[in-house]
Amino acid sequence: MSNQMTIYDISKKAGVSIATVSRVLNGSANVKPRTRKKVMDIIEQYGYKPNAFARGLGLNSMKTIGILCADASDLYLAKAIYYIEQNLRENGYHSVLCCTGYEMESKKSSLSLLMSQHVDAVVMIGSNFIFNNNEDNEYIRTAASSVPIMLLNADFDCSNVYCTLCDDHKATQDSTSKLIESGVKDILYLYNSNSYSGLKKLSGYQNALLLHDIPLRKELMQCFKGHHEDIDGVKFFVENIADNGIHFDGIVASDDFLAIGAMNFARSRHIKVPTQLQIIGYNNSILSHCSEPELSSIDNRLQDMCAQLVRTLIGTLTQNDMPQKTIFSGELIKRGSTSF
Amino acid sequence: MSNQMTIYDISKKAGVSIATVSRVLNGSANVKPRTRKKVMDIIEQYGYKPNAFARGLGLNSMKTIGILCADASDLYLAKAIYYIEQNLRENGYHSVLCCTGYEMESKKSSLSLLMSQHVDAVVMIGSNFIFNNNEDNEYIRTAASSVPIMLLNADFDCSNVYCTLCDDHKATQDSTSKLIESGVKDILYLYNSNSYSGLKKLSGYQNALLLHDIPLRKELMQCFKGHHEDIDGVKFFVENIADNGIHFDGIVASDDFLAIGAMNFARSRHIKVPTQLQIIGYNNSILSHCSEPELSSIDNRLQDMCAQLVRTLIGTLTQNDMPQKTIFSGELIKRGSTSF
DNA sequence: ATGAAAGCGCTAACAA
DNA sequence: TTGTTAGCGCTTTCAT
Repeated sequence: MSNQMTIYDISKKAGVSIATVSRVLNGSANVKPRTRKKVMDIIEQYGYKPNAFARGLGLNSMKTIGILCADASDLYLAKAIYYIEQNLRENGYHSVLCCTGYEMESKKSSLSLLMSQHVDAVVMIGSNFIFNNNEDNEYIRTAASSVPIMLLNADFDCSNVYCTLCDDHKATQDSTSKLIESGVKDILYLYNSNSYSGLKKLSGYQNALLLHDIPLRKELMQCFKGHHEDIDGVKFFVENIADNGIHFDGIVASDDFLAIGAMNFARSRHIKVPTQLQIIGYNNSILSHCSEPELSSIDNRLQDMCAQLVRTLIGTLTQNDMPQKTIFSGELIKRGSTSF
Repeated sequence: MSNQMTIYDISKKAGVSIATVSRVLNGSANVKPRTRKKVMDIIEQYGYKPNAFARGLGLNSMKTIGILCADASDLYLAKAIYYIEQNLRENGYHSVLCCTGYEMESKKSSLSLLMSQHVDAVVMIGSNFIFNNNEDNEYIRTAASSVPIMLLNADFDCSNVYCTLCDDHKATQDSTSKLIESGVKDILYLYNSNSYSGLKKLSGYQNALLLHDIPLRKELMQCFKGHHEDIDGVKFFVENIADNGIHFDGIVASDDFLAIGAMNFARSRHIKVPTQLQIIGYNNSILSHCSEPELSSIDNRLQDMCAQLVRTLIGTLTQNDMPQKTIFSGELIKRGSTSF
């Protein structure tokens, strides 16, 4: 019953007009304290809650943010969702989640679905929402013309689009360099995505080699195309590389699950980590704790990024001018799989 | 601009009334095909999208389901969210996600937050939303009086509350029994939660022992109180148990991360798995693939449960009578950490 | 400081 | 088959 109360009921019980009730509801200054108290008392007594739809209609907002991500069950993306939702809720916003999968059409239709729900803004988690063919990114520009778009881990120039990212290029380059300087010569680079940040990591690896006068070798840059949970598949993949006579004494991976797969390869071949083979993962996820030795992994400060992203979002929503790009630097968390 | 169009604009351009536009929008049968086409053309031409708020106001629904879970970054919960959101979207529903954390007050306030958003139903993921003190569950009964509540992995008797769960008791009992029958005598049970399903698993373990005339020993039932990512903490925890002179040659864990921690304990102590120590995890998560040997783990059919949950939900929302309880049986996925 | 009343864009009952 | 119109519950001018 408390649920069904309207502003009219409250106004009647309180002996005021609906406008006055609305005012106390919205914290308007123009209400006599006595009146305010009277109304508040009735509201509490009956547990009245304003109807969110009607309010949405009037204000054209239900304080709701759309969150787009390819796959909420991915370790990294799941964390991002968690942090972002939390920060949003602390700021009084709800989160509508939409998992798009990895296909382009599905991403586009998911975004327009969210737009038709009149979300106040959209957060896109992961660089795979930006396509290499720039025409394919029109769907973002279109959406950005009506609400702010926040990108996590992606870089995209467009007004009303705000990017929060980690300098994956530099982080990968620095870590690879350290590996080289510790005496490793043949570094296998394992990756699984050609997204923006995927390419950035790759070029970081390449740059490190070039800086140390080590020629790039195609056979040392291998792309695993399986599912992000198929650790066993990664193990076979690496075994296969080794069986093709390709030698490596160091591995840099663009994701922890690749690194763990490599770790299992090493164990099955009785290759000692880190003495005979050093391995570096990416994301500093729970996976980096489950191997023995534990995995050195690049942390890209996800929690900080998410907090900053929401801060920027709230800023733009409240009319402040906000920087369009915020860049964090990642850092290598050293554990037992490296020896420097 | 296409965004700002209203049903009035469309009706004018099409030379019909708003009612007719509304009818074609909602697929009413009572529209002459010619008229329908005329209206559709205008709608497409201008890219008109009905205002979700106004529609919500009229229908008292925005086709939105609230999803409550303690922590979206938990491996298991993240998967559940993923599956449920997907199934909901396929049925034309949006998902509002709310991560509550593990405190009671926060759970209660999160639920009322969702209710005030007028969600059409609420999905609660995880048995930790049911409290042992039954009075504390009043918040669910209250909510259930206005919308259907769907519980995943929890058991709660209340009208308009629907439960989809796995028989964790039986699954744990069966797996423990197999372990016993393979010759293991001292089985350590590792758990980390006293939630409904946590207790069910524990009693499954206990039952298996009793069935085999093995006395229960308190020191063999150990509750780890750390964070669900603290695999290292688990390792120390188990080391500590062993150092206290407690002998065990088998471990059943209520979650894979506990089992992996135990696995790392074994490696650090040079205890051979599975010859000297057999280990069984729970959830069949990605963690069960990252150890060497791989972890045997109980699969509780999350994907099936989520699909069924949504099916039931859609059923209740469309006025069909639906069963209040659906129970799946889990099964042990055998891998290298057991030898039967 | 307060009230009256005009929307907001849509649905659905009722008329035609 | 189509149109008219009365809500849905709230916000927000505009008077008072």
